Amino acid sequence: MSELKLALYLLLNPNQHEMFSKACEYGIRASTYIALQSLDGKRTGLRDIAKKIDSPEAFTAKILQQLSRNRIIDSVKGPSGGFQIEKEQIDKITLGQIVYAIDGDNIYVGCGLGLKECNADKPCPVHDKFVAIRDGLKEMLENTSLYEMTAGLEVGLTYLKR
Amino acid sequence: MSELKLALYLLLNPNQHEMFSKACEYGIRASTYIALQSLDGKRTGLRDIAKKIDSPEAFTAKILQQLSRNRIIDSVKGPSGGFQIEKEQIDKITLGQIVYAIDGDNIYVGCGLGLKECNADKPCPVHDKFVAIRDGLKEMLENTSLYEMTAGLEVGLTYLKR
DNA sequence: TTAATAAAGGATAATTTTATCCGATATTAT
DNA sequence: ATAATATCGGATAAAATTATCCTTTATTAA
Repeated sequence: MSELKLALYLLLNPNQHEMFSKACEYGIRASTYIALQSLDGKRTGLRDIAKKIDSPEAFTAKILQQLSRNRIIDSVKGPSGGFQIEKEQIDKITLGQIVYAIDGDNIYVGCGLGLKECNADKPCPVHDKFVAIRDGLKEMLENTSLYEMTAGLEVGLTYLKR
Repeated sequence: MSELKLALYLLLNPNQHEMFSKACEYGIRASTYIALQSLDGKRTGLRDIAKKIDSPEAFTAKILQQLSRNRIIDSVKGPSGGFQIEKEQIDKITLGQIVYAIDGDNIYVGCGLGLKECNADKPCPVHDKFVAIRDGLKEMLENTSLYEMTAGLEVGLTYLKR
């Protein structure tokens, strides 16, 4: 990499750190779309899902496997196979369960400053403030069901992609 | 990688996605330590900083450069050189400025589900809920000064590492 | 003015995350 | 049974992040 390029790179490209990992984002969007289809009695396949949520197909497949192993979605092999969620489950599955299946419990558990042993006894300087933010996030994730996610979508599917 | 290892790996190691990037965590911890020393009238060097916050030295150097270029900390070369923050600045510099200098504005701006064009007009299914969480985080970061970060530390420095 | 010191900066490596490819496996329909 | 279909799983590749090494530059003190 040339000097100019690197300089510009460092100057213009800070870390792209987001709230959730890409895997998790795709997982949530995919689950939401699958839920929407399931509410309509339809099973849907990988290709369709990836197209509808605008995600890379093979990578999405891995994430769906993970969700399937965690019993968040059901998978059926063979012709007319695909992914689905039992209708009765759709309002019981929360964003929290999906995030946990993919990103683990870091978002709940870890210290905001990356300290390994940060707790109420030996807190980092922002421990309490982070706990407050985290609790808010946790509460939101645990109280948002897939059903709720689909609610606004039924008008048109534009909002799961782009 | 053998089958067993991979299987166990996938099973046991979900993504390690945290709220901030490592770079950002080190940046906050380093700034806090530099602020503490500066309050005491002391300039402090890379080696000491990395030791005190338990971070990789060379990587920390890069982050300190970034903070220096963003005028969050001052750097002085040569013998008895090192890093420092003007005393009058310590209660003016916020966590938000540090996070912005390192991770950019993604934590404020990006969509929780990774959609490029998500806004109040065309919201993703969790847009409003994420905005609420984000606003909380933003407010916290913008209202927490480096001075506040150092406050609890003066008893003993244990809390910026481990 | 020289030697020592410490940050700056360039190049590169290691690790993690993201992404793709392809053969194996299971299921359905003919 | 067989062919077609679609997920599963292993291997690998690409990209981003994290980390290290080493040379250069600036500054201080002797």
